[in-house]
Amino acid sequence: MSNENDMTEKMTAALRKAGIRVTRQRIALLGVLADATDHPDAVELHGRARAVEPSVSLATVYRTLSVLEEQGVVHRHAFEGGGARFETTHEEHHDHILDVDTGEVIEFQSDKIEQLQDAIAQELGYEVVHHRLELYCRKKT
Amino acid sequence: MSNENDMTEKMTAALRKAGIRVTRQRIALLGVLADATDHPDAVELHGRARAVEPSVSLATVYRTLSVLEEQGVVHRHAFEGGGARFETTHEEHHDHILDVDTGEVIEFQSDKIEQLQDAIAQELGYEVVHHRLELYCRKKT
DNA sequence: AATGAATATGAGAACTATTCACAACTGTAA
DNA sequence: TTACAGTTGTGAATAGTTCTCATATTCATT
Repeated sequence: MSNENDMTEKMTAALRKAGIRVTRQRIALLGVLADATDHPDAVELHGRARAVEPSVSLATVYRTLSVLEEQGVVHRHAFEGGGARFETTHEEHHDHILDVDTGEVIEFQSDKIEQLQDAIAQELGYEVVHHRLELYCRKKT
Repeated sequence: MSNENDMTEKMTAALRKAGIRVTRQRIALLGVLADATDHPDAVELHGRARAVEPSVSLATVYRTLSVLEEQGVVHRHAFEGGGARFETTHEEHHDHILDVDTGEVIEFQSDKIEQLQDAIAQELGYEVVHHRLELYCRKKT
């Protein structure tokens, strides 16, 4: 809980620093994001935020998520099927495994893969700005 | 040219075998797909197909692309920004580098990365059904 | 605490990419 | 050549997201 509060404060600070106003609606969304351990979409976040502060519209959820993304506080994912899903920028970079049967999202991290990606780009005269790696998987029987 | 014809014939055969009718519209689209060396979207393919056979609607382009995808003849990509983009299933599997400045798409292939992906999934009790790896890059100066 | 100006808001319209519904048409096997 | 199941174009419908705009709110300054 103090964890979530810290997170919220961090995000609030980020907003203020960027000269972006900290409104009731945004506070609600920040709290909801800080509490989330999954990868909810905008509608889901809207629902959760409204439970805290009823005067949050979906438009504001989208607008604020875009702002938070620009500030680097939130990541937007475009997994297959359905709309964008969000998570706070916590700890290190990671990629995702998606269980094609359950829809569950598992995070993983591989330095080796990252290095290989850089090497491949390098070889072709490019440098990686960002990447997307998603493994659509099925549980082994 | 005989290459494209072969490709078209191959695709036509695949359709016929699957009990799917080979119509004027589909022939046009298959030709356009076989000729494409880039990764066009549905609207672009519609434009190119209409140049060959004016009676092709966008709906049919989408419908046929879905059919071709099911038959494994075409791959659908969902790169960042904009809609789906397509390419014929040529030779081996590959992933993509996207030039963030020019929008250019470069294909690459890395067995090592594939193996690492499998290993990671394996370790977590999963097996990879399919994956998505996109490197958003900038040309080195 | 009050002020004011810039910024944010909710509601719903608009937009983009894609799929659907349906009546008319057409490939294909016999 | 026929018959019928699959396919078509059109336009409406859908999903996800962004935009418009009149009103409301934040917050630095007083």
